[in-house]
Amino acid sequence: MSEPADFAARREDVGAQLHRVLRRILAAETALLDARDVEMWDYAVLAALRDGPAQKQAQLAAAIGRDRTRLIASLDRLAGRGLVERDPDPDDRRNRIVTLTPAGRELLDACRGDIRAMEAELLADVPEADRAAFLRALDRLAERAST
Amino acid sequence: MSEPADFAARREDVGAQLHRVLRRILAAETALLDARDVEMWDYAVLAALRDGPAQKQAQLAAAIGRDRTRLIASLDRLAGRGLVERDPDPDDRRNRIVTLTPAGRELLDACRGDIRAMEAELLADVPEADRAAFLRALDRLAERAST
DNA sequence: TATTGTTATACTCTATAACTATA
DNA sequence: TATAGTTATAGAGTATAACAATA
Repeated sequence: MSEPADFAARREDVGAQLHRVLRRILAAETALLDARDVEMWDYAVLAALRDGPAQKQAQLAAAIGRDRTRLIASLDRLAGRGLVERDPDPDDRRNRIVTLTPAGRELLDACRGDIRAMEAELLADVPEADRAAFLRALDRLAERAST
Repeated sequence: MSEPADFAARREDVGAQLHRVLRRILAAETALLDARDVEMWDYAVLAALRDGPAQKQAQLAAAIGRDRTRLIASLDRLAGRGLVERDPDPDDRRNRIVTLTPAGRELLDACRGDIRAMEAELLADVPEADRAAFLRALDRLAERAST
């Protein structure tokens, strides 16, 4: 059971715990990405483009929870390495459509593989009986947090 | 089941999801603390002192995962409001023992109540069958992340 | 010399607001 | 005028190194 009374009696805040866990994950992730010469936010951009091009940069920025002005440095780096392309939208030339290149997808998949392996190792600490429930709960919380 | 294969097929990285969830929690938490004129890190300091005084400031800083130099602004603020006390350790006068005052404990409990209520509301989105497992898993991950 | 608390400096990151080009 | 992308400026947050007191 997880009634309000039980929850209130927990030693630590959920926020504090999440903060600690996330910090560890980010540290491990940064190291992995560093080995492939990819910055954290650049990886986030690549990952956001995985399911298809972004019609606007502002849209892309919103998708990863960033300001559109801070997205630009990432796009400059990525475009400079041929990992993404920025093409003007013929229908409205103010917009630039951002697309993943084959090289970009290749690098993304490599990074993602590294990161998934690291996360799987981390989750191995969680008793197997709770693992699926944890991931389901996280899906729900993350979905709710994006709106 | 949550086998490696299933996990690798997840749409989003766990890190990205945690990042999104934590951002939402921190935003809500900041608003609650703001209403009581308490800064986030100051709250972390109060919470860390809940189970007893800290023998050294450096120790306290490590407990909340902060640099000892950045702890000082918090302690200055808190001591200025009479929420904590910094007393020189008689055995080693280099050290300063940090203690929660009654007023500090009162404010801490009030803030904590606000935050727990907010977190409980957030967790209400998670199907009840998964809630306890999620919290158990989080306990485990957080414990592992602190070492 | 080493350690604790503290202060000072430089650096990074972030937020805000301007600028351009299109519409 | 309004919007998308971009650039520039100022502010907050962070890391690093120095400093004084004590051991």
